[in-house]
Amino acid sequence: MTKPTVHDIAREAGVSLATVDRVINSRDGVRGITVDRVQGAIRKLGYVRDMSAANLARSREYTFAFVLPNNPSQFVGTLRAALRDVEATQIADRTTIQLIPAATHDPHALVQVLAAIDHKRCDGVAIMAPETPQLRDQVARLKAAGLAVVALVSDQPNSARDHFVGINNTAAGRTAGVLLGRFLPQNQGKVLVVAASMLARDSIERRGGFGAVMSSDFPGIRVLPSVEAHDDPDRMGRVLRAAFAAHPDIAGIYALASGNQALLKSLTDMGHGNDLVVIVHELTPVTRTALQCGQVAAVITQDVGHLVRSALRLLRARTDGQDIVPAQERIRIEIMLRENLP
Amino acid sequence: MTKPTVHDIAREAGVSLATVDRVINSRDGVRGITVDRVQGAIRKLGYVRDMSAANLARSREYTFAFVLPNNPSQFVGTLRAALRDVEATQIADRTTIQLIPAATHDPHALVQVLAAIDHKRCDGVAIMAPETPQLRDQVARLKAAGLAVVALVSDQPNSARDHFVGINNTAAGRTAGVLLGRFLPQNQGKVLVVAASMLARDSIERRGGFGAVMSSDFPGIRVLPSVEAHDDPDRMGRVLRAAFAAHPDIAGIYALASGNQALLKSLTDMGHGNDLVVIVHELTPVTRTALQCGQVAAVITQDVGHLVRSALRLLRARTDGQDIVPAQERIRIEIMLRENLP
DNA sequence: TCAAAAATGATTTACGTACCTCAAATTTTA
DNA sequence: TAAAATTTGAGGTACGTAAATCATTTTTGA
Repeated sequence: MTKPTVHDIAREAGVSLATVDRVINSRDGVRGITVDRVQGAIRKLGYVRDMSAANLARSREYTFAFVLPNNPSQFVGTLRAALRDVEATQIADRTTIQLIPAATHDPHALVQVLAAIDHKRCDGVAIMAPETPQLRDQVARLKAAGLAVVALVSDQPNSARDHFVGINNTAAGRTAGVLLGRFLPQNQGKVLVVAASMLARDSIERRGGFGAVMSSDFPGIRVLPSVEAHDDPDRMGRVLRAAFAAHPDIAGIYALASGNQALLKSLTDMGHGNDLVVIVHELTPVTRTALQCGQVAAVITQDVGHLVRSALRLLRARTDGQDIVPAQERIRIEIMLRENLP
Repeated sequence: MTKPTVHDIAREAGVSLATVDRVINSRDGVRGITVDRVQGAIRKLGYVRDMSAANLARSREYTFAFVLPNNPSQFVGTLRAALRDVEATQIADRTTIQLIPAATHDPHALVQVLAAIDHKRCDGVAIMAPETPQLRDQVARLKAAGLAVVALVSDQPNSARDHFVGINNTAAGRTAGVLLGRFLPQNQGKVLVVAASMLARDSIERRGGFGAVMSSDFPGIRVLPSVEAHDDPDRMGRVLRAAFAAHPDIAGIYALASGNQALLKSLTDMGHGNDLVVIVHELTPVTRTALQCGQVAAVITQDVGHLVRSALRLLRARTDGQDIVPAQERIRIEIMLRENLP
């Protein structure tokens, strides 16, 4: 009744342990007829390879680098925390994680950081950065050097990256749109879209999804031209004041990406407490507090734990040449209200 | 640069391998001062035990039973599917899962099923069933026999169960309430609450949270007395027709638990397409379709994959006498709209 | 201070798989 | 049919830890 081992397979198939090993690890030097016999025994006994024992015997060590923005964004902070957490889990078994902060908005600096990665020691890289021609070329070089590469949070679809790990940002924008539209009294009013910068692909896609839903489902809502603050708190205050001066009747705000701290502080300073319907992205200490006190109506977020675990699984599968379960790697778009905060 | 092993710890601490083993596995027969020295070496070298090697050496096998309702509920179906999926994962490494269908609504039958579990062979049980005095006593007997016991989906707080794996159902009811309230035009109208039966603890708690939010945040909404269908499709049609006859102006529906298929079919039959704001629980093929076609506005759900993985982690930790990371075991209340369907 | 008790060391086997070497058997080719 | 090539067998070591035995050292108590 105990689980069958390679020994059982060998006995059942009437071959030696070495031959079973050759078949299981698809080494050559085995006749087709013998391969069939062994695989028949494997099926008959319901053998499943003990992966922990296999990895132990292989004593394979993985090293992956995570290149994250070096700015003080709280979202990146939660990502870093998730990476630290996962190091204690069995997910990160036999893998070491290198956390590399980089000026991801500066293509030149980013390329330098990526070029400095030791191809001998590192098996793969996860990159969270906006797509640029320079990055695209560098990703191609990393791939050529045999590294696995995944894009994190923001996709680089035109690069040679192996996978994208993150949410469908168009759908996330649509989700924000539906919520904002339905939360606005009478489903109408003016809505301001606030962006850190419209360069990153995720912001563009969110804006697209949001706009599409607004124009198709909410004719009574007027989406004002997006304002950008470039992660500058002072600038955030100025553009907001200008927007409210031009449109005192703004009823809702959709913040596309980071910079929520400055946004929320400016709103408070301007005397806007809970009279606006505000929807932001990414659950962080700041947005959580704002959600709890009612200043923010909803937070669209992604589980950073899932992000890093999925990235690790994909990087490992790629370096081992194994295939993946796509359904397992789909990151969910989560909607957080005050009532369902974890 | 390679990861430290027990040998490195022994050398660093100037003790033998046996002593390191005694400290790591907290066996007795080691002086306090020596324990400190070994633990100092562990900290200094940053040693983390290789759990796969440890489990391999221990050759420990876990057997856990999952007792689930035997009714044809789609939610239970997704749970079963999640259990099958997890068997292929490293989460279920060295553990065999016994799936036991039972008439969980019949205390007598349920107790018989639980009593039939072989205490020698089984290390723990996950139970999804309403709380009854009979079940409470049987849980106590299981605990006395040394089994780990967790309550799944619906809690049994007055029993001796070790943990509850599932969402905070009061919070889930609150979440449903806020969404329904904000989605209703002008935040007002009549709302019908539909339950399979008000016996299960999860239904009661959801109803409580829902009602609390309604009375505190939405004075314009009138919550009609709950109707029960007891998982009977015909009865569902009858109670719905009666409710709509008495209140033709019902604007929203909140379905507390299972029986969504009958509910949605009855609504369609009565000519109610997308004119109502309908909020239901648990993402299943039926509710997914209803969400996609707009018949349902939102689905409050929990990730069944997380449920079973958490249950397995908790059962294993309990049988090993290890402690857990409570934050990791908190199941999230997920809000699904058409736009963020996975 | 000596015997008893407690602590520690040294060593071994085991877990299930990977991977290596070398010899032997079998098949294929000339 | 002999030589060459291929396939298979047998056996070993290794991975990092658990767990056991037994010998030896250190500590404790009277």
